[in-house]
Amino acid sequence: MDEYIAATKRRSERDRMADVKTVSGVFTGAYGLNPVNNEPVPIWLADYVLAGYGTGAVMAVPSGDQRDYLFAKHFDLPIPAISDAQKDLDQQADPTKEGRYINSGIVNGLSYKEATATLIAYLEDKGLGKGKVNFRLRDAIFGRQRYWGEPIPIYYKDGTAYGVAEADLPLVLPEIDEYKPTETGEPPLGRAKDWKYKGQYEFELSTMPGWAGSSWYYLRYMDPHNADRFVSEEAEQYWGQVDLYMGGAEHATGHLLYSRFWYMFLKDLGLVTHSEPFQKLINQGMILGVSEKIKRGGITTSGGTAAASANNAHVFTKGEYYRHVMSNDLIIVYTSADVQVPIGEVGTIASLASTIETHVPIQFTDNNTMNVSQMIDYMKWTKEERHALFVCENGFHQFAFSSEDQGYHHLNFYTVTDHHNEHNRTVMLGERSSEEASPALFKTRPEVEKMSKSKYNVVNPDVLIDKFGADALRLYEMFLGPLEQFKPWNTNGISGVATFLKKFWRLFHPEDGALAVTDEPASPAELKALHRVIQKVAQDIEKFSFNTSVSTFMIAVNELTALGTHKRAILEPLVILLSPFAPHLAEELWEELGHASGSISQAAYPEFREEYLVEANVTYPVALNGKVRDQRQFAATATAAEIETAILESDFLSRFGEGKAVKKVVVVPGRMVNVVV
RNA sequence: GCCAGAGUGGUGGAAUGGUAUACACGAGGGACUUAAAAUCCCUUGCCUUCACGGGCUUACGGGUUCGAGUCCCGUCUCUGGUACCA
Repeated sequence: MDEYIAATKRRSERDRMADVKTVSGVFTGAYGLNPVNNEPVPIWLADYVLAGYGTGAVMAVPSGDQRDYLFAKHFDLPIPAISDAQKDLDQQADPTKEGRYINSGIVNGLSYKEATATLIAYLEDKGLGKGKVNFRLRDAIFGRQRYWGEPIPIYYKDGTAYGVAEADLPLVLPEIDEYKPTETGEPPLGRAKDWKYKGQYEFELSTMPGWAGSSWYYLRYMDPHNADRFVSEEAEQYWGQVDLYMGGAEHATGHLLYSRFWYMFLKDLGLVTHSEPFQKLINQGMILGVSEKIKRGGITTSGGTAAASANNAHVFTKGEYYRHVMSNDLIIVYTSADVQVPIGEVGTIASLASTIETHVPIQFTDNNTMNVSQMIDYMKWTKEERHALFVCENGFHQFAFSSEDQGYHHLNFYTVTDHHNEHNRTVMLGERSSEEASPALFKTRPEVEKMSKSKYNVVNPDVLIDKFGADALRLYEMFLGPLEQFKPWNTNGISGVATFLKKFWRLFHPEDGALAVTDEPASPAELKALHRVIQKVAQDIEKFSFNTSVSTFMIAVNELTALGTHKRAILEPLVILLSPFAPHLAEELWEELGHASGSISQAAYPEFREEYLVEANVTYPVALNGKVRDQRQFAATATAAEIETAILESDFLSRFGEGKAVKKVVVVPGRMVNVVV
């Protein structure tokens, strides 16, 4: 044992983690007693168990853990199955948590979860142990090697760190001459002159990260001028929790986590009173980019031995009276995303070159395709200055690079007519296409990824704002879908909301651009359209369901356009409703409507009046056994019994009833009717 | 593995247990125009039928219910979080 320990000590933890093949260990000669069934368990020393795991002896489960398995095999220890779902135990360990326990005493027949609970209860019952949940904070390095950030109140005395005395807090950032590291590589705080604790001890030179301060600042907002405490008890009681915390994915795991941690710490100190800092959390989704990818490879057409000639291939193009070998050493071959490339198979395009996938900047593509001029733009951008082939389904485009004018020239499209082997090289024969031969589309492969400069899929909002306006962009972001979902950006769709805004504008300015809003009283149909919006938008805002609000506005504007509405009684409330969604447009219209002073954001919110939505008649879908067969109109005031009678007396049963006896009629007033036969 | 969330047309998506596919994009057809832009109209889940119509469809399989995208059980897949966890 001593020998083994000495040998193991010589190896670092890193060595032992990396070395998974060598199994070593030694039996101590001792046994532990299993507290549940009192069976003796042999105790071994092994070096694959790392000190960081657990605090005492570590149980081995050779059938469930591969390291334990190898260990047991090596020393010929028993490998009992513990679950009826384990498979191939003669080959390897099976860590499944499925199935029911076997060979396991009191937990036999139980699932993993049941067994856990049973064992904890048993051990607690016998006074042998206690159940405990361990919480863990995410590992994070708290110190930052930069200037801006709260200095960490730690000083060093004889190489040991001490906390600054409470009376000496707060520690204030010292002035420095430049916000850069020192020449010796210390953080910027190392530049501060005479910055020492009590004039003699070095301070910690890193500062706190951004979320140190931002993990509690919301509390300070409750009582910003209080010089005695970060927030008074009264202010804390008055404001309570933050109503809504909205942040992205990074915030959720970083900032939010620390905010909660710090809040609970403050609660333990008795300084705040709620269990959580935030009442509601919304994790807004990220808008993703759509990248465009193509396959790219290179081939050589000349150049000595087969081995030196990359990928062992040649390209020839064949004209009517001649054979043309492209003369450049290297040709770049781009392959359309829809062309299959089984690498290495002789006689296919693929055998020309092994390919990699590469991003094409999205501005060189259009609906996942590239045309000839976009191909040229792309090649100018890559600056490879080589001849190039763009292979699509029925052939390939040939481009020549001219070093004279540094330009790319589209020579021809070649229909692929043949592939064969020639001098041990794969040869692709192309026929110069006739005028009317149409090349297949050169496709790019779209893929949804994070927007990133390196993926060339970034959509710049400035460009969209220039083209469609800030309101359209804002509205479209809302319209894309639920706030919390990740979704790909698709610029095409923005035209829909832009059209909607134009239509909205035209309700106010129908003909020649002049405001033409009338003071006529509104019709019932117009009032209904308006009040449906008031009701729906109010409900949607409560649910943060902005996409459905935008739809509701679209429906209303389509209806009002059809009705030819230009009435103030409808449009003025409508523009107030729209103002949080399209603020610029709304402010503009508000002013035009005669509210020269004051913002629309101060206007009274329109009041919902149910009575405008009430209809005299309701059209009921009438279903037979749940399947809708007909529509029938009834007065809105009709009772369920009246409707049932009317349906049974009508021709509904003779038309759809298939001669069967009626078992039941379900009438949901205002909704639908279901006849059960 | 565990925890959480999701799966509906070509696409983004809608739907208090009550007419699934609203709204929008895209696509197709048409009007206006010398032309384009802009605008407007029609069609557009799938299968079947000349048509009228009929059948099918919310990842898959069951269940509850007069009625299920929605509730319950199981399966699969995807996404995120987490763990070299014995």
